[in-house]
Amino acid sequence: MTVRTRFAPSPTGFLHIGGVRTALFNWLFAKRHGGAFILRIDDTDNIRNLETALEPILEGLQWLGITWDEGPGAEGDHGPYFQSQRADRYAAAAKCLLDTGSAYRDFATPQELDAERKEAQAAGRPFLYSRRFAAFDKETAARFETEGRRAVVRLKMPREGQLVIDDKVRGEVTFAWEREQDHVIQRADGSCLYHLATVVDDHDMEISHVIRAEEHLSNTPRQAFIAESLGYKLPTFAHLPLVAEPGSRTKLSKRKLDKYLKNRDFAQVNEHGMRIAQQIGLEPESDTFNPVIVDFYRDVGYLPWAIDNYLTLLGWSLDDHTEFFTRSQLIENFSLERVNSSPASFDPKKLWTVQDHYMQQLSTAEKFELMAPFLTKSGLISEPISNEMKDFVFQIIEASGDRLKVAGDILTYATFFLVEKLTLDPAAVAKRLSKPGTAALLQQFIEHVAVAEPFHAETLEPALKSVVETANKKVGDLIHAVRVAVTGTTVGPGLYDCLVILGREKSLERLRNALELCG
RNA sequence: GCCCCCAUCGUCUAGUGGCCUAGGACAUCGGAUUCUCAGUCCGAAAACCGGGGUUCGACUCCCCGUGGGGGUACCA
Repeated sequence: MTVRTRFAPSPTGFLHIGGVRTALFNWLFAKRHGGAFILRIDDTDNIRNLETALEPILEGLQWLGITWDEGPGAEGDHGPYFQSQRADRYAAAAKCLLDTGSAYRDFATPQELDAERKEAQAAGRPFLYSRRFAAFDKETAARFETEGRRAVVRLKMPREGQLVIDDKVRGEVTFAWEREQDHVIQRADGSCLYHLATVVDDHDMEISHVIRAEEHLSNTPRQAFIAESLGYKLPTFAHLPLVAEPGSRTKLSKRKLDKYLKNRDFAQVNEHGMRIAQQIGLEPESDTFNPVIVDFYRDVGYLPWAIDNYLTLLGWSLDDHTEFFTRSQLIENFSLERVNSSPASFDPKKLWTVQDHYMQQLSTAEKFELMAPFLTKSGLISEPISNEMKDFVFQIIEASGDRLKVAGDILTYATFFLVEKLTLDPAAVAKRLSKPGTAALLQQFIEHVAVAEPFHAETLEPALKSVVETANKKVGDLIHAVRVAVTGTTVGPGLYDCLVILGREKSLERLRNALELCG
């Protein structure tokens, strides 16, 4: 049997991190078995602007390398891949269910249903619809209609026996039919509901394995009932553990950002991203730009594979020590058997470490490719990028080393090299330049800088040390002052690297300017 | 309320009855290195939810409890 899996997002305008994990596992499983991964769009809801809502999801998946064999832009033999274009299929299925007695037209009003539900609850027994307003024949239907009632189509669920599902993650799961509701599959206006649509689509698209989040486990019986009533063969099910909030077991949601921001690690990653976004002129709004949404990572300059690799570890493991995988290693080793069954909370700090790991493996040239767009977007350099500028940025990247965690970090370390007029951080000035005697030290160092030959770390370091020694001061007294003078801040690459990259003229100019700020 | 699922360090996890004095990673805290930051190295602290069984022997199997989560819509 050919393996066919699917991911069926609804176009909400965001690609959620939990959704990506589901998509990834489906993709991995399909690739592992030489099968196909299908992307289907769950747009049964009224979507105001499908294109706008869909684009971030498609782009996000592509960016992550989760490519689909069939779906939007990759027409296969099982289309259309938009649920909104498949309404006739669902209607036909509903009719079939009606014709075979697996469903019935129901004329109860929502209020009547609600009353029954409440009554059952008050009596402490499980709710089961009385089918009081069910119309199993034309006469009854006509009578209800003359009363002005409108009908929905409900499933006529079995009321005895049980269903056993062989879930690939959880093993056997048993449900009693008498606890299942007569769910609505078609609204009074004729439109069909999710559960019907999913079952029909999975069948039409020949989905062999339904791999989805645990939140759908309880929905499985009604879907199984629909499938069996329609004469479909049941797909294999695998219910993945939920991706939970940082430090909790509750399902991760993009609606509860305020809460997550109270988590220190989450807040830190968020703030870091916000800073970069602002520097490249994005005006991030926290409900669309935050660590729960994939765009956040892309815009800030994370590596897609770092996200994939991290997300894979959320609910799956190879063994007791392997954490980093290449794409092909992962595909080779992935299996549903090793998927965990308990919820996994999303840890942005661990993602950060995975990102760091992959970033440090890149060559300077590769880093440049990723980082140059940030420099141009922020206006620090202009296009086309000259060869001189490219060399210059190469030097900055090398000097910055593993301080660059994400591509956007280049802005933190390159800015002071690239601006004409340096802005000094007042706090840094207060801390490092205000100390009495600093001006004198700087002045002496300036004299060395002016003549150091060649203008290298090997000449600058002894020069600085000799100034300090002569004045009977500590290295730190001068080195920190020089750093603030030439970079405007207290953090950055090695100081001698900074001076050399900046060049003699600029260094001297900045050192002289700083003299005036000394206490 | 009812149904279903889950339960190992704060977090992700390894563990499929003896290899467990419970292993790894992130985070945390020390210490070393360095001009800052980042890093690196070394070290520390940190867990089997509780109670009953089964067994010569339970983190591992069974039952009950407790806790957490999901579902229960003319949402997906």
